[in-house]
Amino acid sequence: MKEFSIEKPIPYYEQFYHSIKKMIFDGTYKPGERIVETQLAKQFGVSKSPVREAIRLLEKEGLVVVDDKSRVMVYEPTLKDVEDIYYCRMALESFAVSLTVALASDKELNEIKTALEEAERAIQRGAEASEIIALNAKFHRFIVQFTKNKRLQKQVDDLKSLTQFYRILHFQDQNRASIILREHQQIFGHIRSRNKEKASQEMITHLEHDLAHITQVLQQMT
Amino acid sequence: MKEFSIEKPIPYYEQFYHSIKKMIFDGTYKPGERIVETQLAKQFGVSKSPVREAIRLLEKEGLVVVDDKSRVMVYEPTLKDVEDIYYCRMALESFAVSLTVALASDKELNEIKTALEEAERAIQRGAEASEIIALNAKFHRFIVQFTKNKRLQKQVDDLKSLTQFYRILHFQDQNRASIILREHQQIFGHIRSRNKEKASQEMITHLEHDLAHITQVLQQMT
DNA sequence: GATGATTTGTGCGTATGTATG
DNA sequence: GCATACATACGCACAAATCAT
Repeated sequence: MKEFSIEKPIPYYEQFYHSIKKMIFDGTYKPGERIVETQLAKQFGVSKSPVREAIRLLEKEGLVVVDDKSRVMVYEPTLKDVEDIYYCRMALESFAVSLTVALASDKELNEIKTALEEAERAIQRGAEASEIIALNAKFHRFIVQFTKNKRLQKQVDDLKSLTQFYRILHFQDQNRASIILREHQQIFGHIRSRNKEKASQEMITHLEHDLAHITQVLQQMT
Repeated sequence: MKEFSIEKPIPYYEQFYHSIKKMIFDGTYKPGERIVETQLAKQFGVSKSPVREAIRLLEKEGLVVVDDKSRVMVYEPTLKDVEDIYYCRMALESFAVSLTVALASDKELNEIKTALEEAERAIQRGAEASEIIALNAKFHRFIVQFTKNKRLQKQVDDLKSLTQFYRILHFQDQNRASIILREHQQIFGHIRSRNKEKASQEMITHLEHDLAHITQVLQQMT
């Protein structure tokens, strides 16, 4: 009997992978900004090897890009990239929702419902944007999760992370949260009545709106 | 005017990434087999750093997995994994084909047609399995390519590579090539008549058959 | 089993070459 | 042309796991 499990040390390169990713998400490193492995290594007080390996992971994930002179920069999607990513999400998440309609138990449907209700209350009491975003993400995540397809989950997660930085832009518009909630509720309605076609079509429509909104906001910025 | 462009040296880690990937695909390293970075470094006559970085790329791609003791092994998908991967492909490639129906020029449709005709001739003259496989891959690739969505292409390519090793299993069955060709022709028929729904449904059916066949062959092996 | 030898992965410091100003 | 900054790659040291005796 081992009462206490031995804590295995997590390799630096893995820790850095998460740290750098977090820094990209929270805006410490902004899209297009350069990442210098020498500086990171110094900053964390370690050698460059683990930093380089972490960067290779991020490179393959697409969150950083390496130019022809081996300089590393944070991924800055073009408008076309954002569109491409959203079209992939439409393909995967509309498929996911139709699978979930077929497979999800009543208990699981209730979890989705609860998330929607939480989101509704959060909006009503004027909660922080980050909290509402998290609850919205929960809705999407549940739907994919209930397909029981791990690969699908990974694909969707990776795609989302590529536009993660722009998430917050949604909420410059105050009504946006309510609109999103209403669309989520509509999708859920079709899931609960076990209507594959409508649920999956509604998911596509929802993502189209999301894309249109992001596109609009991005164009205003430039 | 620079008549001769300077060839920039490709970093070792990138070269190794491709080399190792090739070795996985051609069976030099088999699924589940261990990959030892020390040996690879010695074999190629370099230090371990670039080998490690190449492995990080492959790790993120999913072609190798790292266990809890940091040992690296070639990815060996379970039956459930193969199913999950194929369901993702159904989502992405059925979406792709409906986009291609909408977007592809007549010239592009002709390229698909040519690939199918080449495949037909290759089968008739009893060509090598590898050649027929390549032509089949061309068919699928064209369809995704003509969506002009680079991200979609990448997603599909990455998914395919995860079951790449099992490709060859198809052709233990002699009729298999003809069946695949017929299904491809059917899909193409719907593309040419610009019928989104049928084309995309036929693509799903085709991939379902492919999955069923691989599943069957894999079960016979064990 | 216990113990020493070997293999292997982790991480560091340094040298070298290349681009930048 | 020179100095600086940076990425690439190497060899070494250390630790953990594995194997042999």
